[in-house]
Amino acid sequence: MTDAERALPLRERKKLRTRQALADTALRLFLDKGFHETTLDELVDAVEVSKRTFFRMYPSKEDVAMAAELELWDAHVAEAEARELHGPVLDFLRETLIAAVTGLGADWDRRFLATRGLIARTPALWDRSLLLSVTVQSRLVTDLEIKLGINSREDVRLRLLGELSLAAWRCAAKNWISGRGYQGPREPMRKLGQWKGPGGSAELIRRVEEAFDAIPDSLTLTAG
Amino acid sequence: MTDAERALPLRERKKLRTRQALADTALRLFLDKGFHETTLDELVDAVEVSKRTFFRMYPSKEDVAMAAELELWDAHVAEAEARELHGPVLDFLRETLIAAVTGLGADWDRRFLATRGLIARTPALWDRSLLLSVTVQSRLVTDLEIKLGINSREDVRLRLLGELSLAAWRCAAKNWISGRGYQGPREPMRKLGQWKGPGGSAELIRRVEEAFDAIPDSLTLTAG
DNA sequence: CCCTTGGCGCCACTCAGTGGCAGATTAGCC
DNA sequence: GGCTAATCTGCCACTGAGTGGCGCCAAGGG
Repeated sequence: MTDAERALPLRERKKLRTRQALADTALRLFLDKGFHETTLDELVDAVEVSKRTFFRMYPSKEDVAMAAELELWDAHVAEAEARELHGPVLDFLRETLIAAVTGLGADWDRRFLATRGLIARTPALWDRSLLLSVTVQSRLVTDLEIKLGINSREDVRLRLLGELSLAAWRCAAKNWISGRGYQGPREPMRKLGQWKGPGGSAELIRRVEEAFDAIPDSLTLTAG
Repeated sequence: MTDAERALPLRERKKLRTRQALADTALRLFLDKGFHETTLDELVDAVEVSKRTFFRMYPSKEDVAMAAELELWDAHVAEAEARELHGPVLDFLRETLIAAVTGLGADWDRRFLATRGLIARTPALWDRSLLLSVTVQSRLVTDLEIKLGINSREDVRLRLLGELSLAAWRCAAKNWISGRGYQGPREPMRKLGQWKGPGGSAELIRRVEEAFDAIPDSLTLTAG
């Protein structure tokens, strides 16, 4: 990151720094006071930029809270573009997702955990998070459709597969958070300590594997 | 409907009528001028109620545009509660969904088609529609989990199944609309004529069956 | 050193959505 | 039918997110 930063022109570096500052401060404020209880004016005052600048960086108040999640999806897309596609497509999606999670640093999973906790207790953010993931996944599938020469009007299989892989991710993320018993921002740091380090994303990856493994059996699920 | 209406107290009947009037007028205005180009004040003026009353009927501007879609989900939930659960759960979800579509009248599929057309060219409505469907489906799955004694923390299969069935629905609805070549509100009535009657929802049901049928094969989809 | 270009701050504005209160309308009861 | 109490509605003022426009300042390039 520092290398990439140095290579960028001064103007871009400044932009990136305010972007970062906005995301960090937003997460801090939202965790501290709650999402709806924090106004954009407060955030913008704290970072000392104008509201106009904020909207040049992020399209909405919701999006700035989910910067960590956006990083994940960017990584996922990058991973999918880099890797070459052969074998079962579901495995491809699974592996590129795992690779994305693995590739992001230890600092990321701290921020991501905090973000997910905030999302879990803020319906408006949950909504936006869902929407973001669906949008990204749809883009991903569209790319794959082109590569495979599939037309979703005639063959919906890939579309379904994409949704399924996203569903697995959502189950995994949900169980990851609820398994941690994260309830709110006022949880003592003692518990936060447990989450830190590689354990956080290692556990997340375990949950993802678990969810993907459950896919074949889910189809045949039968009631009494 | 008329029977049920007559049974209701006067106050409730009036309430229902304004609800209906709001939904009808909203759809007409949105189709005519576009969603963002129509303000709530205009809608509220046209129906001759106050803005305050509007928000007592619908939680948001988006929701009033999707009254027909809400009817579908209500029917789906009712169908799932009425029917008893045995055999493959995926079939249960599939059959209750089909039954819901079938059960709603010919007037419904006219309104639903118009609604979907509007949604297709209005991102904000597409977002809300997705959110609505996910919410309903999540409620449905939670109920089923209780009936089956499944804990989604340990067993994510049902959760995955719910998402998969919803995905099939979304593919079906999408292809149904795009297959009709619906582009905007200015399409001549000649084309609208083709959609009318049982053919509209019959085609929709065909698309749904098609999508559900594609599920087993989607898992094994493999690239070159 | 100057000129161009791209951000940025500031201001005024729109519009969705909310809270509060006064007035009307209905339901239930005598 | 008349009275009271519970609802519902309309009106008004207000918050806060998001946008458009313009002047300005700082950065890149010669």
